[in-house]
Amino acid sequence: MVTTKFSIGQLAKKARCKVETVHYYEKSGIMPKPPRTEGGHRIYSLTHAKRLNFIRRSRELGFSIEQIKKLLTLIDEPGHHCGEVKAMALLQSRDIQQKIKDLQQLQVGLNDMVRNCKGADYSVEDCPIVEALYVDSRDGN
Amino acid sequence: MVTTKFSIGQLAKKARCKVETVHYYEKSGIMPKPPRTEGGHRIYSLTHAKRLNFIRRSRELGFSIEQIKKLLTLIDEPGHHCGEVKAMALLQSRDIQQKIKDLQQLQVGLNDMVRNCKGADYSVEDCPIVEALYVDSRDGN
DNA sequence: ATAAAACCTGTACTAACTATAGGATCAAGT
DNA sequence: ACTTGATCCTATAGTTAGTACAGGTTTTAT
Repeated sequence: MVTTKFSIGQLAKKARCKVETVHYYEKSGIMPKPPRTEGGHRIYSLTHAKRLNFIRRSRELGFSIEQIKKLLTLIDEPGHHCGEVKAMALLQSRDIQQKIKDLQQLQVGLNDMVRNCKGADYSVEDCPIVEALYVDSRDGN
Repeated sequence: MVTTKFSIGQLAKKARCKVETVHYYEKSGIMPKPPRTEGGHRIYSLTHAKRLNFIRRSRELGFSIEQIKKLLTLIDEPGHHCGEVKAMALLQSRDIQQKIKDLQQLQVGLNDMVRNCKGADYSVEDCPIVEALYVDSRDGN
């Protein structure tokens, strides 16, 4: 049986992140403190690689470090159920849906402004975009 | 003629932000240093209120402080053209469009995971969401 | 053996605020 | 005029998820 070992640099490369990021995850408590060489260098194994993959993929999907911490607890501790994980994923999905909506609202606002602007050589004083920015969208002042 | 004066608290309230935020904008250089009372309290006028409105509205629309700094330069300095403002607004719009796309991608990923999960009382070890998170989306490992 | 590459720790930086501490000033009521 | 409570002042630290050093040690390759 081959127990593959990695240096932190190799591990980071596999996960497409930086060495400092792995340090950061260790400090954050989502990556365990691995064994060390005589000289103090970290030694990682496949378990670590899998865990780092999990973290990176979760980050890509927009989970925060704190959320990942919870997800990993669900995984690490025995007796947890799939439903708990699903619930977190659903919350996350809703959260992202809301962000999308918010951004689409921004888009509408910006595009309206841009549409009304002739651009060209008008002075900034007469720019409808600048006008629009001075006005508070929520009240009549 | 009535030259209305505000305390920083009143100004902040009008713009629906906190006093500390106004301090921060002053330090950032996008709000000017206003005159002070004998005792050192800041005194604002309508011009400041308008400028703060501009900043808050721009922030709502996703402009960064640096971008707002540029916008305000275009306004403050004479001789600038509407087209420059329009160009920035367009860039910003494209940026937001990209963010929306990215988030929609996340949504797809998350929803796929959630759909495959029966939830309920399955152990976490058999959870397809957890499985999916362990796998790197970009390679065949 | 030597030199280059990778690693170590610790600190500081990023963005856009928010929060706190400890003290000064202001406005209103008596 | 005096007191009190609200507001204000400055300065500093914390937030998120890393990134970027500096200065030194260890490992690896020649």
